[in-house]
Amino acid sequence: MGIIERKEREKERRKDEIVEAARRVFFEKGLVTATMDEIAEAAELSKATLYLHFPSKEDLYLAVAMGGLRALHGKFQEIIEHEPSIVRALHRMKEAYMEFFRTQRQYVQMFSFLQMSQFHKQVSDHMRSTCDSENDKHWEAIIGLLRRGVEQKIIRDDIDPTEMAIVLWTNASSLMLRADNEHDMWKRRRNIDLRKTMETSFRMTIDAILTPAARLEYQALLHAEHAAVHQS
Amino acid sequence: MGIIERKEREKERRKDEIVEAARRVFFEKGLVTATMDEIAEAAELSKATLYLHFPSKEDLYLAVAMGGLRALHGKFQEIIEHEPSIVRALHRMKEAYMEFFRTQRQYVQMFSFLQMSQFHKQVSDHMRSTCDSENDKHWEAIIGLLRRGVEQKIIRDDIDPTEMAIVLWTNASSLMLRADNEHDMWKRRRNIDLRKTMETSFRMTIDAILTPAARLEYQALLHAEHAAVHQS
Amino acid sequence: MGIIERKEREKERRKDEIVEAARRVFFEKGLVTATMDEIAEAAELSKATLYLHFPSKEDLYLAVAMGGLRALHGKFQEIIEHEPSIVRALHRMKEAYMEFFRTQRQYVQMFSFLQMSQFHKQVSDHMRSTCDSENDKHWEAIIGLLRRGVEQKIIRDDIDPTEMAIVLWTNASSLMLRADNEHDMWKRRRNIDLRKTMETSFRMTIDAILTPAARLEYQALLHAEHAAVHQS
Amino acid sequence: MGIIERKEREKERRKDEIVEAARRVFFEKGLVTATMDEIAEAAELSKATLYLHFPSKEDLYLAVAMGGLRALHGKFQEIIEHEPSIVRALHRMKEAYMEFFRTQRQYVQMFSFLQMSQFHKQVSDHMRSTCDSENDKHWEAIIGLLRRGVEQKIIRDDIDPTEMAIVLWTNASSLMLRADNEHDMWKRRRNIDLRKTMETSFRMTIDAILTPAARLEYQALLHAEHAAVHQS
DNA sequence: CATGAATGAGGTTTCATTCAT
DNA sequence: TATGAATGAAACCTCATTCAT
Repeated sequence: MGIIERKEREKERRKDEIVEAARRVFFEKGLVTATMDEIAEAAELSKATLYLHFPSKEDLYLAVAMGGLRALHGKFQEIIEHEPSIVRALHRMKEAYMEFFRTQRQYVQMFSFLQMSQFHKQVSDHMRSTCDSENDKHWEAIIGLLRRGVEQKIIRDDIDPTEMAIVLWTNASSLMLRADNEHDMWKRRRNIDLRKTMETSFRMTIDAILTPAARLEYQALLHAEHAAVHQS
Repeated sequence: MGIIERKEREKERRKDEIVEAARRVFFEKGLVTATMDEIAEAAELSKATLYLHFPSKEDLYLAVAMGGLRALHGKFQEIIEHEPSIVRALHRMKEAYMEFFRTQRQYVQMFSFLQMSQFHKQVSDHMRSTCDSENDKHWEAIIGLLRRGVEQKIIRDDIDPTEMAIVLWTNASSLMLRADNEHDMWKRRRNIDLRKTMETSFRMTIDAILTPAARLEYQALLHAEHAAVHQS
Repeated sequence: MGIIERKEREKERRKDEIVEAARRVFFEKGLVTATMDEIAEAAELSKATLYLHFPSKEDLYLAVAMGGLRALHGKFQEIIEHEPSIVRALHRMKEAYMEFFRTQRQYVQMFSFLQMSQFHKQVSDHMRSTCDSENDKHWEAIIGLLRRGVEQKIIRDDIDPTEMAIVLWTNASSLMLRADNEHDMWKRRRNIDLRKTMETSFRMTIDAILTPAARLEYQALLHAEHAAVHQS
Repeated sequence: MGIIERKEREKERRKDEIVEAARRVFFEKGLVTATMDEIAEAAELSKATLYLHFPSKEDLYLAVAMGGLRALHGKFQEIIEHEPSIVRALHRMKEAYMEFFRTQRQYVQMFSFLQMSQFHKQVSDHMRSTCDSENDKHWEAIIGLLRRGVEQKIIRDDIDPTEMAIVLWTNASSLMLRADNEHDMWKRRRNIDLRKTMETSFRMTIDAILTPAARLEYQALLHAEHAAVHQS
């Protein structure tokens, strides 16, 4: 009995090793340019072994992306569960996302691939459904937070929380993607720091969904933080 | 001399024919799935001939995308030039973008590819710079509009107009992309109509950049329009 | 000591089980198309276990073929040993071969593989020599029969009995192979029943090796049998 | 118009070059052991180019075999058309086949593959039908010859000429195959020269299909030839 | 210019065979 | 002995791109 479990665990570990090797290659080369040969070499395995665990390059890509997604969602989850203040929770989620962008920005590119329908068609049903349920959990958490916010009169009640969640997440993600791709270009051409623009965008969107009272709380929070940063 | 010009014109026509054929194929299949063979067949030319006019598949894809971009920008330009009211201009631009989405939504996918740095690396310098300057004109127009808005106290002055433009355009485009890809999924799973969410997002973003006074004007406009629609 | 013997017997039994499973798969799919996975599944064993007992797919194939060969040779042996009349023996051997073809025709394909030198190169020395000695016994028996026939003036004496044996067996086997492969084609295209052609071929070859006197005996035998068949 | 024809011819030439390269490789290694890479290298072409002209390794193999078949059939055709004496024609065909065996024996292996139904399943419809019609011509020629022989009372009339043709060709081919594979073995073990056995088999089969009168003519022919050989 | 043919590259797939446990 | 996993090899297949005419 224990043997079967151990085997199971080892299989998982092997899969994780492959995903980790694939991550390195995909981060460096992107989906199209990366080859299964490169990934096999990075994993120190044969190409056939990769196909033993993942039915296609796209599936493997999705598995890598899901790793990033889970990491990010994990942080969100933690904040949502432990931060009693909705305003603070939103703020900390922004911080977490920014931190994620700073340290693992390549995932952002990957996330943007995930929603392309073109891409989804090439992925196995199993992976797609795994991915879908993961996403679902994520949306549920954010929507839940916003619903609580509405109840607490923190979030405006004239917009459907689900729609709000979509707008919130879409706005944030898309600006990150742009920041990842065009940061240098905007700096060079118009002296714009997209990192700062991301903050601006966040603030605008959060402002837009808060009730007037909560907006004051949010501004106070930003102010306090700003002061704290400048003190250190 | 006239002969050279005629040749030039014919060459342009041939390029346009190729782009039009490529558009049909890319619309149906997407960048990765579409093949040069299919495009050649659609254009009733040989594959090699495509390469006489475009150095790579990506270049051709970009050429198609640029066609859509120019069409959309043309409409924006016209509104910006002829609509004296900033608020009305923003509103009409939203309408134009929504109309564009309704009729040529496949371009939205393409636009999202354009900003991927992975993609840009595979494109010829010439095409890239053409694309960049086209984009530049576009940004200039929007930023110009917002600057005028700041001067007229229509647009809030505490956010850099360039940043605002980026946020505005990025938010709008990203929701369109999501609507293109996930419309059915959201309808099915949570009974969300992403078309409506797009409107919500627009309204939220525009609200967020207007001064309080202008916001009233905007709401009046929406109200009037709403009434007009329900009358007909 | 008894334990070792039991082990030995069990090992043999296991080998036989594998050969039987392999037989089913090879009969259905042929050497090239059949896979070790399929055989392993049919044997309810892992692929690796097959390799504990047989060093290669070809060896296993040969083991299966040898089973058929032994069965057929056994019948021949029995006839040769117990049938005093050479003419009757030849006739009964033909009958036995035809019966074998009717009930286990798939072996005929396998036999034809055996003689391909390409094939032999891929087989273990041990298996090859087992196979060779089996074959040797077979040839020895037929040649012995023919030699006896020569002594009894049943078989013509101007052709070497060994050559005769080769011709006899080769002709018979090759027509069977053709019948196995092309039966339907000949029926369809030229309304030829290769089963009947096999009989024709046998008769021609036997006719060709008998002395004139024996030929009459053979014809009488055929005639008697023909009458018996038509009576029933 | 001439251009199209020239292109056509060049395409044929290229195909022939590939077939010739493949022939060398298949002769050396056999169907299973030979790889498309080796053939590509031998042809000094890329593997992809091979697949441009032949849809599979099996098709290419068949094309090679067909080359040999056509060569052999050509010689038969020539004899059948120009040799007025049926007996002489049969004899010269045997000589031609023996000569073919001496100089291009590897084809014999290939021919034996052709009739395996296993093999045929892996071949394109086009190639299969080309092959079938080639074979048909061949059978038609031999059957025609035998029919003429029956009319001229050279060939016995109590066996269907088609069946006779099958027996004749099958016997001859199968002994050649055995000679190709087992020549050394028989020489070593029983001091049998299969080359001579082939002659024996031919003589037996031809004897078996001739009328008594023709058989005398045939023996005279063999005798004359034997004398001629021993004189030189 | 236009094109048919060629090609290098790499993804996908399948397998016989081997290895570590 | 038995096995799950790994693997090297190669067929198969598709394409973007290039070349020779």
